[in-house]
Amino acid sequence: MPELPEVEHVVRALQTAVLNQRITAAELRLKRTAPGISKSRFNKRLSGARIRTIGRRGKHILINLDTNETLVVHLRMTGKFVYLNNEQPLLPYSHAVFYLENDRRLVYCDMRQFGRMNIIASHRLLKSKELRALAPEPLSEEFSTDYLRRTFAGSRREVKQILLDQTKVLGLGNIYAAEALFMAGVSPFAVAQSLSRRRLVRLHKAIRQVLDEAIESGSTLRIDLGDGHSSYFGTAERFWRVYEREDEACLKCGARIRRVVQAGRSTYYCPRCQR
DNA sequence: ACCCTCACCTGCACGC
DNA sequence: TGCGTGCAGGTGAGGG
Repeated sequence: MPELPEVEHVVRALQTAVLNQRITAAELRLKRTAPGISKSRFNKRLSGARIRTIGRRGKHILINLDTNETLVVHLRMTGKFVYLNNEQPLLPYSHAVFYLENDRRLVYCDMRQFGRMNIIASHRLLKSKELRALAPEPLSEEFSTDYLRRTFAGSRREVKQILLDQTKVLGLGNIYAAEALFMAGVSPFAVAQSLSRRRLVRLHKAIRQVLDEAIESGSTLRIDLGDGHSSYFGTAERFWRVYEREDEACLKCGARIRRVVQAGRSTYYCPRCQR
């Protein structure tokens, strides 16, 4: 499920749950989940490590350990963490289990098996293949209107495409790209380098607003920990302004919302107010 | 360097 | 009921 805001929720939930816990043992059950490392080496490098800090870069979760290594997790489409007590059975698709010193388990589940983990020396994180090419954090100063202008300059790609490119604009996925374009009144098919200054400024603002709002609304998310019931992290109920509203009336102008396939993925937009 | 297409998986909703 | 199709919030390899 995750785009940047959902990953941010997962990070916060993990911080609440497992910060400063020691991993007494790790059990990688599906090799594909951590393709760069053998199961036994994965387990060995994590067992005994204490979780010092938990952060995020784009959609990557960074679990920093006192071994000076970082467990980097990308949830892709269906990855989830579940926090279980010692009586609760594993759910299906549990591909990695982290046994903690508090007798609970942090379990990584992933139905479609797309999610990936890697263990990287913390001081080499920024140079790692996972993180080195990523665009600046969209909620940081560095992601300015001027950055967006420079990034779009010379690109003949359609703006929806460039919004999904994590090396150009970080954190958006198919939903929030559609929402940001709708909010800014920009057509998903507009050519990036041809956007007017005004549209660029509106789009920049919309990207921030869409991400901010999604993170904010998640702060009302209830996450139960320690009441004996399993907790799923990051499954917020959402209400989109344009995404998945094909054939409905546009909330701004009443025109019929369209869905087209763009680069193999659904794009929802209002043909009247997004030009 | 850029940009496009497809592959990677499983499940679910839909139509016949 | 059963089967085929298309679709799902993400990349990354490989090719032009």
